Amino acid sequence: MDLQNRQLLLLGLLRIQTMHGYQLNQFLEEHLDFMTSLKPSTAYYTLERMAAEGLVEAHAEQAGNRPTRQIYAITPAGEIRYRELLRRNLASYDPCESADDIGIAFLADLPPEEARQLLAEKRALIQDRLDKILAAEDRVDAASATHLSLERVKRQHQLDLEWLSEVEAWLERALAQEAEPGSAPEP
Amino acid sequence: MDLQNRQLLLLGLLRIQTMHGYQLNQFLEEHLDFMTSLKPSTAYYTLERMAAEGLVEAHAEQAGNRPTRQIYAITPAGEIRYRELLRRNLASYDPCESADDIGIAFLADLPPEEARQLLAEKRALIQDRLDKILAAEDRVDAASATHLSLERVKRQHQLDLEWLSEVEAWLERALAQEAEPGSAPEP
DNA sequence: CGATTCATGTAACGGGTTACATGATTCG
DNA sequence: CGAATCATGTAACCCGTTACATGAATCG
Repeated sequence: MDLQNRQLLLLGLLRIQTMHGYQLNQFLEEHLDFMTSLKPSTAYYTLERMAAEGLVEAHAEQAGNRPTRQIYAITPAGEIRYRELLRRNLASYDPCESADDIGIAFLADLPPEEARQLLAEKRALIQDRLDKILAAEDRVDAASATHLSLERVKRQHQLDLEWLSEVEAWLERALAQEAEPGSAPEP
Repeated sequence: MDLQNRQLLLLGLLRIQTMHGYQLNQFLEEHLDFMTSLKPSTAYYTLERMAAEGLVEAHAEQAGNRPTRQIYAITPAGEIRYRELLRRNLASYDPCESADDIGIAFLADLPPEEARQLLAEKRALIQDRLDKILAAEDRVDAASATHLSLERVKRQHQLDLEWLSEVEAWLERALAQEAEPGSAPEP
């Protein structure tokens, strides 16, 4: 995720409610883990940057004897920036290329039996994530826009599983053809 | 795309045929444009690195009065590395998060009418890419593993289009509700 | 003749991740 | 009491992209 979308995300969350960095990171990990991989350090850094740009305002707060924390609030300039970033995001399309494509393109370079086992591992990983997404789905208001995003991610995983089945079918055919000479062709 | 997958990709191509950098870049742009966004400079750099590691061997060649070019060939060490990388790739899953999800999650923050227009732009971009992918599909041997990768990318785009339709439907509902007070809820 | 293609690089930049540091606090 | 949580940062590092440079060759 690039700087712009990190800013969009953080501004969007701060628009709902002022928060401190830790709180934001918690929220990200709890509710948006499957949509973004924004790391705590990066979030803190982005918040500082935005504070320097005047997009957010920080004010220190002490709760009991806990470490001082910076409460961030979006500024009017931040609101404007937020709109800009949101418009840009909605009007664009990021193709989001998968590393999986590269491996599969060279699938014929491994013995089919070995390939099958490796793909089984991949399948398990996808299934695992999908299960977590399905669980998360229950915790999101079905009428909210966030639900739409989650829905996309869910379908993405379902698609990958379906597609993987076809890859496996392709492998089966390759395995069957192994009996007779003449192996699978290349790019 | 990270270093490992770049290496996997380049090694896989060099395994088929020895090539010079420019030739590789041409091939990438012509045949694998939709699957990877490996830039020329990065490809050259990766090749040098792999040469230093002994994964590939370069030897200079002069064709006519053209600039000298480095022909790269995969080495036995490279073959071993290739297998490793391929295994790792096949057994793993990279979730490939989309920036689109972030924007959509905040969809309710824009006037529905404006959002609709922006999403129309997004749709056009996806459709455009899909058309190019469909055209590219005809040029790929349907029995090859590369075809499987392309198939995934194609479905990815189709999914995004379908999903976008649902987002639009959601917007229509929001627009309809605009008449009566009570706006769309937030994450 | 001017523009594009061939073919390779380099230098600089910003960007993001990892790993680590800190220090108090609450929980088991 | 030791471990995890709260809360924030920093420093180092690699990494990838952009932009630019070069210089001959061919195409229109």
